[in-house]
Amino acid sequence: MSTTSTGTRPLRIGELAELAGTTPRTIRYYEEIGLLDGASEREQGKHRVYTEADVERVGEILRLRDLLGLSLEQLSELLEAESARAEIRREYHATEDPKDQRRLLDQALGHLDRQLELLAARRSEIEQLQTELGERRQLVLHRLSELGS
Amino acid sequence: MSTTSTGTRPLRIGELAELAGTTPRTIRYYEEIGLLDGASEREQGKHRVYTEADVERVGEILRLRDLLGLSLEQLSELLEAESARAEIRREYHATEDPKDQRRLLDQALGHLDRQLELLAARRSEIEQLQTELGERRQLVLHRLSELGS
DNA sequence: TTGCTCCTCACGTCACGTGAGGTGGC
DNA sequence: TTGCTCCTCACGTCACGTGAGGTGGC
Repeated sequence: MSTTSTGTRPLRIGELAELAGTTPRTIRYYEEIGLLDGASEREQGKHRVYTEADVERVGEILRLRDLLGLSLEQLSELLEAESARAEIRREYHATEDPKDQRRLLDQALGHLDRQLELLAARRSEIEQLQTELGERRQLVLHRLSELGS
Repeated sequence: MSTTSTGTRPLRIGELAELAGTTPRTIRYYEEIGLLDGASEREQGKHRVYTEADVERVGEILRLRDLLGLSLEQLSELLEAESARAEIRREYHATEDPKDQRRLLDQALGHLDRQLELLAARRSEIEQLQTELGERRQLVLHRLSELGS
């Protein structure tokens, strides 16, 4: 049980990469261009250390990259505001000021809606191509049936 | 009417690019790596000439590139057999040998099914992410409603 | 202590973008 | 004939891949 469980044990770059479905090089590159926070306060030459939250973060970046066809700069803009929000949330969550809470929730809603919009557009492109190829398939099947058995 | 109609008039690279939704550079690059037939028997330095069929071909390449996330080499393999088939079809279409016709139709069916499979996989990934983000959206809406108006 | 994974350069690659300088065709 | 689009190098860029040589930590 303890062999497969990741628990809350800190992760090294190779483990993060494997869990998220990519390579160490990609993780380092994302850190280099600022998409990922450079594993904080690390001394030159020392190993990078990550958490489960980073697995989620990287996983989301990869999914959006693959499914939305955005450049990493566009993706960065999309996620930047969102992670800023996550930080603010940690600060303000305890303060219980309903005005702040409402503002944060509204922002979250906006980000989710933007991503959902992009996904819907992508999906409709795919569906269009599916119908097109499906029609061609029907035609081929029809011609085959005309040839008899 | 004759100003907007492309009719069957030959196209130059800029027109092909615009109609297909890309750039001349991309067209030249695809020719360079063999994805597109080098506009045949062109003398060094002379302009490339295309037809409406090329608009379809390039359009399909671009759609598959954007929607399937394949490398151009993988895409090339996917399309190579298909265009070989198209050529064979032109040769054999008149011969009316039902054995050949059945073979060609079977091949066409195979290619279409492979593409449809890839599209279905992509679509289900997108749908998964849509549900995930949709659930988060619901949660945010719920929290907003708890804050009252 | 050994062996694995990690580290930092740094060059290579894929899929084009972007000029530079010159020629083709309505 | 003028002006636009085209031509061919060829270097630049983005998102990493791939060693080379060396150090960190269970």
